[in-house]
Amino acid sequence: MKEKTDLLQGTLDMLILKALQLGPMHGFGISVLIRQMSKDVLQVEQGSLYPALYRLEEQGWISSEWGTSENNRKAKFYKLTAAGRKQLAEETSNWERLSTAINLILKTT
Amino acid sequence: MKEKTDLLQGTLDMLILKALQLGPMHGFGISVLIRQMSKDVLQVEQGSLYPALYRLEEQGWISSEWGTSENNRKAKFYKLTAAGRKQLAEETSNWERLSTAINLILKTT
DNA sequence: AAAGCTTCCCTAGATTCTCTACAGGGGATA
DNA sequence: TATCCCCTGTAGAGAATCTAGGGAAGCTTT
Repeated sequence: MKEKTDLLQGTLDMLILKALQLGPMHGFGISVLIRQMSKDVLQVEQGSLYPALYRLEEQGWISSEWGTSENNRKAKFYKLTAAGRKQLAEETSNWERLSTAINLILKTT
Repeated sequence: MKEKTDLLQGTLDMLILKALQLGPMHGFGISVLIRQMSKDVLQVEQGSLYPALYRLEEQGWISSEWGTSENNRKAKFYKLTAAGRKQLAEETSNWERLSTAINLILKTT
């Protein structure tokens, strides 16, 4: 028996970028926000989140700096770069394209 | 530089099952049909298709028999089993759930 | 009848992505 | 001091798809 994933593969980067579009945020906050915005449907595991953040920063789509969280903990705050905003737009439009195509097929009788 | 995939990961099985819901069909025909139904947006590569068909048959969701294609070639025809119809319903509803959640997030301002 | 194109099936290996399962620091609370 | 929670991170596994092959057999062209 196999478990099902908590996400649709390939959408994590887009979701993170989208969360950061709402404002700078630390990693842990991003995962909470994604869960809340999706009404508990989407759950980003920590083992997915942090490597993804690293990847996104490597690509230059987000930048980070250490700060202090609302709960007075050390936290790394991320924000979108200009390239990140562009990337978000691109990934969003690609998502629209693909999900529309899938729905087209699912609705065929 | 990385290529983008031709599909959203995790949706191939569902698309194949959906295609077979329209009637029995051979593998090659399934890939052509998926491309057509999606208006050339989704492209199933052969190296993805045949292993997927094997997987689906292993799971008991489809069954196959050799026959002759419209073009007089030897071809393996697949059709949905009862379990396959159930699986299709399940995967479809999971897709709805996840894609709805993603769209919810993308529309947040 | 030879050569080449098309249809159809299949496999191996690489890659990419996410998950599970860890580990650890440090503030808050009792 | 003990314990809980917040927050960051890493290693290794597993699943899914892609690239890049190979091969058989019918049809078409020459």
